[in-house]
Amino acid sequence: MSRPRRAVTRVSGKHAKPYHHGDLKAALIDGAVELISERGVRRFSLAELSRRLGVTVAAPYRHFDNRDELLAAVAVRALEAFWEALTIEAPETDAPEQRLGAMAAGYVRFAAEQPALFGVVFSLGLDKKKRYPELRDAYEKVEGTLQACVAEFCHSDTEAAEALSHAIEATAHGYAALLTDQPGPPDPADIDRAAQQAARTTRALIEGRTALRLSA
Amino acid sequence: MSRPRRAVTRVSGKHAKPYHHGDLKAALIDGAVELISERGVRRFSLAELSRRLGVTVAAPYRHFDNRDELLAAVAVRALEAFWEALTIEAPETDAPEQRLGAMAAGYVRFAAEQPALFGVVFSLGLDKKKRYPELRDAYEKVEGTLQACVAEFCHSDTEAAEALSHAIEATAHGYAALLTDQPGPPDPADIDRAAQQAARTTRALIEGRTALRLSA
DNA sequence: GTCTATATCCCGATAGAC
DNA sequence: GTCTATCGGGATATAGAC
Repeated sequence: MSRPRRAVTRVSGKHAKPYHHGDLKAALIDGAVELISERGVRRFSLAELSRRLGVTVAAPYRHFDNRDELLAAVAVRALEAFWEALTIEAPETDAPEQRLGAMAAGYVRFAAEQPALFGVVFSLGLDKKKRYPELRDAYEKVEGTLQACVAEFCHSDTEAAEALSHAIEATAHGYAALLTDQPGPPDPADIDRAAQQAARTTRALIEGRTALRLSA
Repeated sequence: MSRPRRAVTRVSGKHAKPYHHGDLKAALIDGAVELISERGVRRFSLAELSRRLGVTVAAPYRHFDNRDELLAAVAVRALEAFWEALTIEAPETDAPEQRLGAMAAGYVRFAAEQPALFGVVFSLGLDKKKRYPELRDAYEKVEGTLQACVAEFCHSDTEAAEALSHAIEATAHGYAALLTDQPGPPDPADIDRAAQQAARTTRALIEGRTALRLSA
């Protein structure tokens, strides 16, 4: 199956000299997002991506040192979409408890609806986030949004705020990861249930937050 | 912890034509555990494993249909160790709240100390757990232990028990996954902190469990 | 039934030509 | 910047020795 496929994308009328791509770097990122969404991070390959874009397997290496560098670029884009998913359902007019619940739900929903992008972010390891400033910044923006919302609770006690923030993050991540570990497209009903549970669990965490203290 | 070790394989002095491996299937599982612990699931390869065991790349296929089938067998073993890690620090003499906290801590600790084995269990997808009965049983044993402990709380309300059980599982999983997503060996101090936080978060969840109700 | 030998195909990465 | 050519490695399938 799948022949060499030289279908070339460049239709430019001229003498069809398909040297040089318009903007291969951007095309690689776009194509990677698409391909990863189809196959998942694990079965994404540079070779297949190159084939689709009509360039040879060596071409991408002019723009990215290796496969992981490209994935890091995809992760940055994924984190931007992730941040939107977190905040889109949490209008600032709502109370902090409501917003935090909505963020947890958005967290789970994004993971379930875009499992491939979610996987790119969290299967690369945070080390890369330290290696690539853009990636680290994008991630810290997400955590910062959560922390800022939590801070509205614990004005004085920053230590408690941090613990609660991490607890909420871990909880949302747990629901999300357990959901996306399942292969195949998740049932929309399962997504809704998990998202709602994440929101409720977040509120339960807020209720019982005194138990988070070091003394416990 | 248990070194079954297949030793041998072919020390027989004779004319060194060691046809037949003593017990290749067992050796494959043992070797896979070891190799995965060294390299992680992602970079584990049947070829390398075969090389180490002194057999050709085709030999494993006599015992496992493919790479994933072998990984499933490894996952069963991993889940047994996982279950022990959960229960070892949660003696039945303790109160349920204490035990649940200890289980959450054990969950995180196992993930951090045996990231490769943890990864085998949770990077395969639960679908396999439905495909392979042994795997499903081993997983349900883990969840069952958690649920039984939660049930001591909510005698009457099984629905609330299920929600709380899932919430605790998700929380522990979240702390564990966020920790293991980091490449490299985690700092022991980080492990302790995460395990303690997981235990405290579990107790916070128990405290605020009324918010888990559907009405919320 | 168990393993060797072999062969195909795909992938990541690099060197050097244009 | 891209292509051609190529290397090393891994997954998998099959034929045949024992």
